[in-house]
Amino acid sequence: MPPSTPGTLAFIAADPEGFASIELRAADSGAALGAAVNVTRQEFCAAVQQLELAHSPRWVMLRTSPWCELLTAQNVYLAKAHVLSLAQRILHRSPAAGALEDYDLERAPAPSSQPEFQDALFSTPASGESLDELVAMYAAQRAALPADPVLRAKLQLLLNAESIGAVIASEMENTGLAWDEAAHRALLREQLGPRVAEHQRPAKLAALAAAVGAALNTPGLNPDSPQELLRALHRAGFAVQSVRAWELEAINHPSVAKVLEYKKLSRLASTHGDAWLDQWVSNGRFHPHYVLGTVASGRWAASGGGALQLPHSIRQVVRAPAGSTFVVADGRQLEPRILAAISQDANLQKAGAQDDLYQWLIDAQLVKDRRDAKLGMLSVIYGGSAGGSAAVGAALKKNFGAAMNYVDSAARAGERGEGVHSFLGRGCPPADERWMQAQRSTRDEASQRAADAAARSRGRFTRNFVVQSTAAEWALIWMGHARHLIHQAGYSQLCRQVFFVHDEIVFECPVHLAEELAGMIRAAAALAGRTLFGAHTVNFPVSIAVTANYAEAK
DNA sequence: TTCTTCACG
DNA sequence: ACGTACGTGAAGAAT
Repeated sequence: MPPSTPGTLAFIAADPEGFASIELRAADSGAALGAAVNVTRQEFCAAVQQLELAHSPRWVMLRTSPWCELLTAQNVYLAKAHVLSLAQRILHRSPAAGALEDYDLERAPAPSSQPEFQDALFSTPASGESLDELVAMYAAQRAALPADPVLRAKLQLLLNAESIGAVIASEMENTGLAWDEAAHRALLREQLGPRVAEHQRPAKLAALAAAVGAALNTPGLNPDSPQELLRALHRAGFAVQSVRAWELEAINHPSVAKVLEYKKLSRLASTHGDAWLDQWVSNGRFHPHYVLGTVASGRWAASGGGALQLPHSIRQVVRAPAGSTFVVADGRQLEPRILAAISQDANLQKAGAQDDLYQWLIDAQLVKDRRDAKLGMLSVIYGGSAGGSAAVGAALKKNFGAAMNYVDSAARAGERGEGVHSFLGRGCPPADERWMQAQRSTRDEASQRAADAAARSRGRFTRNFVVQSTAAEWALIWMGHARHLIHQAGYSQLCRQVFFVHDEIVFECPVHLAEELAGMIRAAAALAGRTLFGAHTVNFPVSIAVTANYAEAK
């Protein structure tokens, strides 16, 4: 990500008469640099392109839509952005930021991303998106930034990273993820049988349902009904608490195996069946919709198509077109490294200097194997103490005292109803009214217990928040740096980011550029660590797989 | 509308 | 000393 220098701002607002109004302003004084330019939809991309080349301004917009999808389609690259709606949410919740007038973002409903509605949309001028309103909102946001130079720089970095993240999300939505629809249909035919009408059971699934009914002596059983299935299992002599797969897996019996087989196939049919393909895959590409600014920790969500829960079993149909390949990169052991950086725990930082943090824990004889290393770290970061993870966690707690104190004090703050924040200053949501009420009503033992449980629950949330939210910031900055390096190398059109899941990025590029791209991704990861934590940060290695088939990564 | 289950990190 | 694994979205059943 380029450093934020006082330069030029370019506001993009809706023009009620035509399409868009663009106005340049000086970033330091806020003074307008010439009159606003009104452009038609046809002129828009060329106008933005020309200003980008001449000034490389920070593009200020209420939200990326509808601007970025048009720009992406025309391959117009924006280096810097400030997305007001996202900045508003961050500033509103950040403990470092000053008071900010509540701006009613619902006044200007988000334009539909459905292409068929866009023409209708563009003929109706959007309200609440005038240049004046955007300029005022931007000024208010600047005024809300803290005076302290360190806090200010951090929050500014977060706003820039979040904004460029939104641009990347828009680019990914437009590009889509290469999806072999024919292979997917073939897989459905093989496992489910011929296609049937929606909400009907395909032949092989129906046969399996009947087999489950027969095995449990309950003809006509609907295995999709947890109640029916649980009763049938009990009658057949299986003393299970629920019908959850992990509980059934403990039982070694052919009847139960049939149930598990049904569950697996039923899931494929309902979540990634023919209807899913019809709705989400077009022209060989899966186009999910990424949602920023809703998850408290700053992680992204996706609505539609369940993009962030893509099962490993279906990834075999994610295939790069001929001549292209995927470069799949993920931040190795990201959360423990983040914890080492934010807690300044010397011992954990020593572990974090290694490319394989878990191996270091094994070599130091703190844990016996990788599974325990991972389990122990999760226990520390999530606040777990149940079962086996407690013992493993205890070994780590002894050796990483400063890291433990860091997450423990975050947990204590949460239990007291206080807020915590990420490294860059993203604040966690305040304790809600019901929670506060529960803390006060402790007259009898039962309500006291309930209040304590709620407090501990919130403590686990804030304990995790400080790590997860900072990890999300690292990932955002990693992506931003990668995009910038790719652009600098002149590969923006050739190497495209096509997928993102929390700590993993998938790029698609021509086969001959894969190694070079991998180098840029590694460099971006190292830069992200330094951007966040300075020159003496822990190591942030990434593991990279080059493959034309997503299922073969990892 | 809420609950249960299961997919992902 | 004690106690609790964190965060999401989607589908279908249950209410």
